[in-house]
Amino acid sequence: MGENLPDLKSSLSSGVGQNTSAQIHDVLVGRIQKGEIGLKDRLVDTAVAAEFGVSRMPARDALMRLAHEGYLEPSTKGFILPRIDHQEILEIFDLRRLLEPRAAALAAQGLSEVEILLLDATLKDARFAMEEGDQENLFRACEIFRNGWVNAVSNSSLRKTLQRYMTQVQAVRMMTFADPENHPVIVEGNARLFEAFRQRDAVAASDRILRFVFDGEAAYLAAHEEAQKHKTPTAARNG
Amino acid sequence: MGENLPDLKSSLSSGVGQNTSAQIHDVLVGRIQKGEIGLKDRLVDTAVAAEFGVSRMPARDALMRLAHEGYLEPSTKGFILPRIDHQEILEIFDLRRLLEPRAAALAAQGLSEVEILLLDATLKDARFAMEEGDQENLFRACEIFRNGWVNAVSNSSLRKTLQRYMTQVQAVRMMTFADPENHPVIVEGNARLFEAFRQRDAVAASDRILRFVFDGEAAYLAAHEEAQKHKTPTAARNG
DNA sequence: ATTTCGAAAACTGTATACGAATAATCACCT
DNA sequence: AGGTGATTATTCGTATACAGTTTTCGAAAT
Repeated sequence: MGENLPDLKSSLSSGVGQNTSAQIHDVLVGRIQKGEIGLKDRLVDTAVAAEFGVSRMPARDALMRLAHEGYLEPSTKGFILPRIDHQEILEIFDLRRLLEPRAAALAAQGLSEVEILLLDATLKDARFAMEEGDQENLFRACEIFRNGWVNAVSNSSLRKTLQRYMTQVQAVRMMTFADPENHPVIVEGNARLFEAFRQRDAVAASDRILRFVFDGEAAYLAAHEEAQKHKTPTAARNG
Repeated sequence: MGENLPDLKSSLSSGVGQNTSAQIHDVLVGRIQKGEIGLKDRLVDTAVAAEFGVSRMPARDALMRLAHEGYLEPSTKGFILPRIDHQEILEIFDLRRLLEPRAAALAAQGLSEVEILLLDATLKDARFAMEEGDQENLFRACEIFRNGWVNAVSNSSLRKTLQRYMTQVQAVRMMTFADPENHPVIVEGNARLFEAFRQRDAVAASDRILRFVFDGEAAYLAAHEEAQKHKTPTAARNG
């Protein structure tokens, strides 16, 4: 059939069995997580509907659902990415310190053998991407690694909570990934976490993810400091 | 105009300034929380729309939003109350133990003087309702109390996370509230928590909410055991 | 009496349309 | 030239309509 259409139905063709709203929702989630939606973009139901070749209603449903899930924020004119400020990022690190140690402990007990092998492979991908200086693939590999163990968390409520602010985590990660100096810290942190998973050591997994979150916060703060230093001269003129 | 209509617009007249979807949503939340929706009831958008005298769309929006918030569950025929899985309830108690101690600590530091006074008044309401045997008002007072301190949690990400599974918490609460024997435990638990808030004692608040969650879990497990005991004989004939 | 097949009813998802509210633009006045 | 008011355009909420799907009820046949 018409696989050569721009991306009207082709984007939706992947989600067979779902209704249009859900398919649009999933496509938009993917775009948000991939960073394809700019901070200035305004998602309007009519525009989304036109892009996917459907009426306003499915687009509207998808956007409202995304807003309710925290992926988007309703504004007076269309939906926009929720504003993540410095304070909120620190709050999320706080939340991660509360949740992720337990989550990693559960994952250490819940990961199947094949999942362990997949994590191992993903970790090798990450290491390879780092050595190649391939930042995008490193980012992707880390994302897959994280999704891999989070999906093995047996407490589904906890798992869903982790997944919910994953997008904010991604945003912060993008900042820290920008500095290649952080890459070894990230890869080694994941490697140590993986070792704990492989040995089924829930305690070690708990400790190491906590350490990993602290390291991530330190890296973020350093990046933030650096960004502030560069921004201050231009921002100084405005009282 | 037609203020004498059955309860089409009269139910909605309370929520001035909101759109119809939000008003219907709020009314239905109230009904669910009051237990006016039976486990066998199926909420269909056309019926809801007819009752409120509006078209399907606002009703549909409200129902979908309720479903997404966890108040309802979509089924093949209308929306129904979500069946609360025993496993999931235990998971949520786990999550609460992770999050609420920190949240209570932050609330102890963040509550304003007037908010403290409001909590005090609410606690008195709860105590009065308990003495009167007024289960509905006791339930409401406890809900207001909890909302009161949760709203004072300075970490907004943590606060939103707590609010997100508040509905499941409510469902479990409804089970434990059903046994009047639990009422003193609940009220005293809140009172101890309030004392910590009033004294700005973050450590005590942390400890007491943790104790409170454990007590709640114990009460739930007892109620669950009791329910199972009664259900087993009738279920025995099948399978 | 039970089962099976079919028709009618109900429900969901989507399309289209219309009115109201709000933001943006432009013209006009000072 | 800058501010102010009016007009236009965009967007949202809601209404109505239609098609596809599922369910339920009833009738007929075994």
